[in-house]
Amino acid sequence: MPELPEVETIARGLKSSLPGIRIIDLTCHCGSALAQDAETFRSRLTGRRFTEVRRHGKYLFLMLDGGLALAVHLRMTGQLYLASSKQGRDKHVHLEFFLDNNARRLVYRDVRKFGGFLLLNGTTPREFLAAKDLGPDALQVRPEELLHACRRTRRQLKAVLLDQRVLAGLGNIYTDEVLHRAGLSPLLPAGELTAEEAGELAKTIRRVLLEAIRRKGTTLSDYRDAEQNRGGFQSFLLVYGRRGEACLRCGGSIHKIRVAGRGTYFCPHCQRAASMP
DNA sequence: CTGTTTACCTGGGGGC
DNA sequence: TGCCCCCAGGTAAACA
Repeated sequence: MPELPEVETIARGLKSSLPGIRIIDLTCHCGSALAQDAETFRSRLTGRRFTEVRRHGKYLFLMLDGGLALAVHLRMTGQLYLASSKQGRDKHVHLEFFLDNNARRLVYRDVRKFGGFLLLNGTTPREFLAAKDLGPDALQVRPEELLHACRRTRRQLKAVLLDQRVLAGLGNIYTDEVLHRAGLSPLLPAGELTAEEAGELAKTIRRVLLEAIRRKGTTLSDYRDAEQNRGGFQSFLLVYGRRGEACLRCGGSIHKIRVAGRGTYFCPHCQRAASMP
């Protein structure tokens, strides 16, 4: 799942323990988690010291001395966490960084193997993000940017919010939660959004993401933070996963449909789908 | 160029 | 218990 709140929670956990720590060695158990070959990784990273941890959207950047950085994306089931030296590894652990505090190691685990690491050598995170055409972080997006992106397309509103070039960080779960709280249907043609609605939408995005960060993210199954703890926001989901249940706002029934190729939960009664009356 | 579908990979759950 | 099918939080390549 990891969307912005989960990645931010991991980033905060790593920020509190990684900076200043040196990589003594690393082991790769699965080539597909690395954009470069394992030997390049090992030779470039061994002996380096972590300096800083950053996040933009769903990307993590582990900054190292010597002008190096690791761009990490967890995709669907990636986990990045600190493990004690005693803790064993299962078959889904693909990468282990052995650290010079010799009590812990940094572990990358990923059941579906969609995620992974890219070594940035001389490229800054900012340049990397620009090359990917990533939009502003969802916590920083301005109402005018949101309105402009909506006005220039014929897509449905949910497709726009999921588009990482428009804003970076929203995934399937938080998009449904945001749209419900904003009273807007995922099916609404994005071009019909009013300036006022775009303003409210930007505020709702920020409010939902900050609350989810406060709860340390949403754990439906795989997600764990940097200390391997579950999140708590799953108890506060209003629509996601609630097909057939009563809408907590109007008492209507939560529907599940497919929008932009994704399972989508919403309340047709209190989420506006058509032009304003 | 825009927008939609598919592929990537593994596991879990439901139906039989 | 087992087999088959469908579904899953993300992205980007392939396609129309």
